[in-house]
Amino acid sequence: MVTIKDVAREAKMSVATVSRVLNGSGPVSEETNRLIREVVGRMRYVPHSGARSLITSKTETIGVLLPDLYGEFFSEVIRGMDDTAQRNGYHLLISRAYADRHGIETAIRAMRGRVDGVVAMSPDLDAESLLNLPSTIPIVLLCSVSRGNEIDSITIQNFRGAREMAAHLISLGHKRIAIIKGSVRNHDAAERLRGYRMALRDAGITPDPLLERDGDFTEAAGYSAALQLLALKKRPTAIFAANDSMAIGALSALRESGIAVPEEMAVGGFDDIPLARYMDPPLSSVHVPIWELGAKAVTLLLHGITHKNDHARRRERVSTKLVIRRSTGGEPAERPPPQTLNREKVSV
Amino acid sequence: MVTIKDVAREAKMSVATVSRVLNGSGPVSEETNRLIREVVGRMRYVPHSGARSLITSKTETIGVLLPDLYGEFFSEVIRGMDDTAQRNGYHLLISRAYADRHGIETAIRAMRGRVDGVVAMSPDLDAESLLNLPSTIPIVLLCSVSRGNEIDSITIQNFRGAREMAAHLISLGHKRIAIIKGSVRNHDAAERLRGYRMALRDAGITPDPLLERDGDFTEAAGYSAALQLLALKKRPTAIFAANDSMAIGALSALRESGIAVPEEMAVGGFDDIPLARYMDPPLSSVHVPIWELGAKAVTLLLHGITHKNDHARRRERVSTKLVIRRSTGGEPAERPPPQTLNREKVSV
DNA sequence: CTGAAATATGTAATCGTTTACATAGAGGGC
DNA sequence: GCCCTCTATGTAAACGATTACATATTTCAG
Repeated sequence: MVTIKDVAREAKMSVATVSRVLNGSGPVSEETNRLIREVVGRMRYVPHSGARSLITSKTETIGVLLPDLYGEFFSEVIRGMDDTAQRNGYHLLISRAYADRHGIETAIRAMRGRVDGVVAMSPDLDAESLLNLPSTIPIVLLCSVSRGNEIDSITIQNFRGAREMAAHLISLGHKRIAIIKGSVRNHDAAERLRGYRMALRDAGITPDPLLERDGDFTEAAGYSAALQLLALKKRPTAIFAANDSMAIGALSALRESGIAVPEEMAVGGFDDIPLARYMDPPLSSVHVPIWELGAKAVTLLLHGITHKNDHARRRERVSTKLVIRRSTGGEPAERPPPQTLNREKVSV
Repeated sequence: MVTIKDVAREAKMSVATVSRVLNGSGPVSEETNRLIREVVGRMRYVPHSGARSLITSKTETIGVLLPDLYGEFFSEVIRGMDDTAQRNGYHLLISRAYADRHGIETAIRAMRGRVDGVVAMSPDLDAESLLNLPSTIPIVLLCSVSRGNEIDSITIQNFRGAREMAAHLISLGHKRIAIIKGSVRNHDAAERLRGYRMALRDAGITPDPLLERDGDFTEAAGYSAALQLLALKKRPTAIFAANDSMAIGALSALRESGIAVPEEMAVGGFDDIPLARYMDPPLSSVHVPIWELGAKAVTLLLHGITHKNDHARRRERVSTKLVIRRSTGGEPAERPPPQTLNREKVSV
């Protein structure tokens, strides 16, 4: 591999001069500039970023710690991060880790010397214990908050979104509204449940434990939870699934059971994944701006990096938006439009 | 930040000894071993991997270059890579890049000194020109091949899978079978088209250009292509979409047009994303083992890294499997089972 | 014409590790 | 008692860049 020394030797200059040309630091004559660039091009020299970051103590890389994530959420949040990172000259070092405290700590150690900061997604509820991480590098928590204010965080407006969806169902006249919950110990899931309950109370309805079914965010969970709800003596008239995947599973179960949606059972989801509008019937959902979630996390982190982690901590929140389609019987705001999305999708 | 020197000073030993304890290289007395580990723990010392990789010239990181990818494919291929990488003590440096030659070259340079090898996904057809990359580090091409044998590659059995799906439709008695094509210049798309045509020829059917509609792998494209097909004077009786997203868009269009699936129109997809079985009717598709795709790419790359890029090049291929569900009218092999998938999905 | 300032370049220390080589003491075979 | 081998440790040279400081040359005000 050709190093800066090789270039210097070939150009009959010192390494310092070569470095100055390449970084535009310090003064260089026009002639030297040309000469060195020519040699660099000819020899195909590329600076060794590892060596560079050792002396500058900047890696221009940000670490991303994620739990096991599936589908659209994963790809979109990473897209948001990568777009923002690249725009600022940063790379992404991605690692999946157990969402618990130990897993995250281990992963963060393993990243020492490789990254300038870390975005950690740890929806697990005891992410709170992260607050006393022995870390001097900036950290941003995604989809969870830490007790105290020691760590920057960015979350989804789960509470508000869920409350709106439940309120929407109530406004359509539903009294018995079931919820298919998300994973236990998951922060988003807990907040969505809270929003659902709050909406019921707002309307003077007492939450019925029988109508709160367990789920784990998978289609299969939505499918079986819906069957259980149908088996109840006093069936609900509406189902709010804590995410779209479960809502889709539920739709499938209702279809097989010959239940008409939304006439006999209204169904609402959360996330508004692209597929939601292509369901039968098109699925009402709570839109989550996932790209922004990733983008903001990186922006927040870069801020921390710039200020050497010596900045006022922030807690941001991306806002959700209720999207009404046919599955709740609301007025369809949109139909699958033949609009040409400009996503050049590759395979999938 | 505490360095190895600090540890050495505190333990009243030389840095060499500390290094030896930490790496288990060279002999150390049991007593020294204990002492140093105690100090390391107490001072919370973590080796600086940047510095380490400078001298060892191993970064234990592999670079991943991806085009804009969406949904399940993206998350699953990365999961396959990360699982395999972690099992071998490697990290993933992920970057999205334009799929063309220039974009990939730039991205690869930017990774010099950060990674030991690169997995590049470049489904764009002129990935072929990559073959003379000025690179000395190992590279594995994902979902594309380079002319000549200079680069390892791993691809999907697109041709075989598409041919099987088309043959399946033919076996059900269909004569006029349309295809909704994938993105132009996309390698997977081209191969799937080739497989479709081959199956028709095998059955003595002449491919009809009118039945080959453009698409770009999005739901919206599938939706509008289906509408166009319905508007033909001589409608097809079956549609083969080059991926599931387009098949789902097509299903949606057919539903709105009051066309019964599969009675009036059979529909088949490609990829077999998890949602396929939850569609109405459940979607027949060609299953692609995406996780394996990522896993094998990394395995291949690690092989190249171990052998310092001085190994026989390989072209591997992951095999597809036809999955028949109701949308083609075939015998449903499975129904949405309440099986508890052990994917702890987080939010989505 | 002189000396200060500006410009262009080189020298060498430094970042935090690993590791080849050197050193020193202990053990043991003869 | 000698020499060889082991074991345990230290010294210092890398790795490939950046950069403070030194030096040499040019420019130019007074």
